[in-house]
Amino acid sequence: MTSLRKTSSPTSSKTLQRSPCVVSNVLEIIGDRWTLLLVRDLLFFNKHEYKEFLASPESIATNILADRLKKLVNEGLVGEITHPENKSRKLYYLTAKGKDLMPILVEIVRWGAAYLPETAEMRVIFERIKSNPDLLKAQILESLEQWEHQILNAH
Amino acid sequence: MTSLRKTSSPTSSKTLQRSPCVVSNVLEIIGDRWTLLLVRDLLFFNKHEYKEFLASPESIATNILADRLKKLVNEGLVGEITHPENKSRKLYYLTAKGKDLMPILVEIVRWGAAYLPETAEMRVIFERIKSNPDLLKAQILESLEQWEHQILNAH
DNA sequence: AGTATCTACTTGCAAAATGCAAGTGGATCT
DNA sequence: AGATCCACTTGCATTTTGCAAGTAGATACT
Repeated sequence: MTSLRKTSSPTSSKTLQRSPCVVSNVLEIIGDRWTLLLVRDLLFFNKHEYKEFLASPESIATNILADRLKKLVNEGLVGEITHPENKSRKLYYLTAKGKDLMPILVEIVRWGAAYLPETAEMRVIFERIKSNPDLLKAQILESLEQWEHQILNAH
Repeated sequence: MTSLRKTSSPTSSKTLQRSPCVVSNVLEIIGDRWTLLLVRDLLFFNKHEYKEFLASPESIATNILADRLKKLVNEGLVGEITHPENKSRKLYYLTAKGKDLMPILVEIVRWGAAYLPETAEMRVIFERIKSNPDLLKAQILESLEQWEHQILNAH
């Protein structure tokens, strides 16, 4: 869509309606492997820093990571602040809009659990989804809010 | 991932585990704009033919469409038969595995309804999701099964 | 104070995926 | 038999991705 080189416009979610269909418009924002993997990291794995995203097993390239973070921030799904203990670091976190992607992620995990060979890494989340998905969602939100309380409020 | 030119391997869902994470592996299959738009067409808009997919407002290119249909069939999300009334036409339909993507699609629509400017086209589905999502799901499955009964069983 | 290191990027370039326009080949219609 | 419809395929230009290397600012180390 937008070139990697071009600085994306600062005005947020200008989402020019390409299609009359919501699904299509949503996919313009998150219908890309890397974007959703970042949301996964923010949501399920408590990652908040550039280097943490880089360390994910899918090994995203640095330019793609920078690009996707910028887009996520521009779309208002993610916020950023400088690390309270180190000016050269940044912290990224999900906004309400970003957190609300959780149901989508949960359904993705559920589908994967049903149809894909099992993977150890996600086993815990599988089980929690199977036994009580609403509880899992609540607990994830709770842990995100705790982080926010510690970091954002102090900021 | 695989080149467009190369004929994708006939052995279905060989899904080589690139990542230990389910989300990542699911996204290898459906984490692409066009693929999910085809699922949308099959699920929400009762489309079953190549030309119908081409007619969607996002105007997919013919080579991409052919490629994605092939992948969907290889992954076992979609099945195909020749049109009962015309050998040169084909009918595509969702398998159980494909239909089970519905919760993901529904959550995408729900998120879009909450955060994106409203679009007339999807209004009806919005409302049905809001008032009774499980009923909607049941009704969609029912209508797909009716189609299957008409077409597939007769085949 | 000066140098190394860490951190979040940017840049250049090759390879892959996408989009577009124009075929192709088989089935059907007239 | 010729035209038309249909599901693709092909060639090529453009865009996006992936990789490796660089850069600039902040911190840590001596």
